Amino acid sequence: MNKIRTRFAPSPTGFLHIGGARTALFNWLFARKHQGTFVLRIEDTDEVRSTEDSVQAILDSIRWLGLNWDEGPKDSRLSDGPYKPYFQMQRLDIYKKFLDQLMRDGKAYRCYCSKEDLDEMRRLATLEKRPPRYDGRCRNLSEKQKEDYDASGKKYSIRFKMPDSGTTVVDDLIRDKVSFENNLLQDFVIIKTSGVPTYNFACVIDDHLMEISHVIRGDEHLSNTPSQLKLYEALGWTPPAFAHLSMILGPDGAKLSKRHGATSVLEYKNEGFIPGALRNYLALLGWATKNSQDLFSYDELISSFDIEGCQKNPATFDNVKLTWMNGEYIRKMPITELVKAAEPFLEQSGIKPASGSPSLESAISLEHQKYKKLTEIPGLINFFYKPLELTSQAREKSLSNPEAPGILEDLSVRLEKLPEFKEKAIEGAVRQYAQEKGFKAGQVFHPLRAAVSGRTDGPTLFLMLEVFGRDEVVQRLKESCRLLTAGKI
RNA sequence: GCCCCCGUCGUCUAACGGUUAGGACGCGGCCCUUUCAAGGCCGAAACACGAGUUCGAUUCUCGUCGGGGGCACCA
Repeated sequence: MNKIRTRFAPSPTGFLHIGGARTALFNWLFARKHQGTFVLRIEDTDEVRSTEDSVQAILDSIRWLGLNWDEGPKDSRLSDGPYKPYFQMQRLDIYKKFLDQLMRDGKAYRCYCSKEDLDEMRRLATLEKRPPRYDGRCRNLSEKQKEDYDASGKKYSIRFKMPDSGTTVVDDLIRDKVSFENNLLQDFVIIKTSGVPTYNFACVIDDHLMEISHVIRGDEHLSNTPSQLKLYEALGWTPPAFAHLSMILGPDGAKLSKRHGATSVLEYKNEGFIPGALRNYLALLGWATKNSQDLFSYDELISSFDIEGCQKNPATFDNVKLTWMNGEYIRKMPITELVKAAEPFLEQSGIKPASGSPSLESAISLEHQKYKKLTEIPGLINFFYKPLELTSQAREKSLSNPEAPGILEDLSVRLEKLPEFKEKAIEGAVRQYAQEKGFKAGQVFHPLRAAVSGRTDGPTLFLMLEVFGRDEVVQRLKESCRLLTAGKI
């Protein structure tokens, strides 16, 4: 059996977006599943729009998602392990070689048409309701004409000679056989006047040279495939297997784009999503198992993935489900890992435990089951790390009872004297107090929570008090009590 | 305009001629509970439409409608 080799080939003209990430993920999963090789190739042949920032953003995104690639140009292995990706602009001499071959075989030709010529051609075609397609006027220029053009310094591009008749069938792993009429295909440009190859040309050469066995890519490339197939044929190569993934749509059914909110992978990182959760969710966009499983462990996802489960119809991106899934992942994280993941977000909101204040670990673990995104953590634990501040809800709902000051006063005395300041002991003391005074549990619990945390919601009460520590609890009870009796609340 | 793809709950999807059309998110209810969550149970919610083929169509064929993609010296 031939070795499975896949690739992700983004063009560095912007950030890595959700659709690209999904394509990368599927290629990565397929390679991993079959113990194959996953290649990263930067298609930077758009000299105008490619940027170094985009390259960096794409690499950062892919690394963050954990989609490590296995190979790079010779001697490109960095000292710390990973390879550099392939860059097409560093392979121009390679493309040149195959261009020469096509020219020699008479399968490609120089085209001296200017941009204006082509625009005019398109304009007329549209006007006459013909397909806007290059008419092949430079196909059979005489040597004399070429010499004249060259002498006048006219620039040329190189076009590939497309057969005029017949059909080309794309045998797609997801869509089965899709056929295209050759006469609708055009003599497409393979080398721009700048001498740089176009996508369709460089892509074919690289996929062949890199021995890519499966080209898994977005649906938008399906219509490029017949042209590429003709190139494989002209070069005498066997094409790889193709699998065209359905698109990812926004909530309104249009192609997912910026106006639908976050589309860049790095934005999701900044919004507090976990790489594993995003991988898991993305995998479900256009792929499913026979039993519609939706939560997968790292290994499970790899072993379950297959092309057969890939969907033909487009999928709508659902932030709500992603968020739920992220919560699932957070809940499964060991607490130390969670604290580490939350660090950048805590730092951002200025949470830094002082000596004597609860550890981040104990504070965060109190509501481990509540976080759906890492960004929510600071807001849910910050009351441990800042001076007491009563929300209006706390004031109106939990502390408005005229009995409240007395209760808080009594509790501060009792808790101060409590031999062991642990969850169970605290609960015992508080319940006992309520019973002695003839209060219902809630009548005591609610003011207690509000007086100490300042809020009406929050972690389980007595564990929260334990985490706060006796001194802080007593002090806060007294403070609240003072505020209440002074009528400041 | 031309070419191509697609069409199951609101969303992601299972089903591969015969099912009470299943699961998940979300939504509603109940339970648990000191709050908010989490968890458990229950519920509402879909085969785009029309012709065929067939004893029988969500499933196969054709058409209609609807959505998407492509038609660059961008990838």
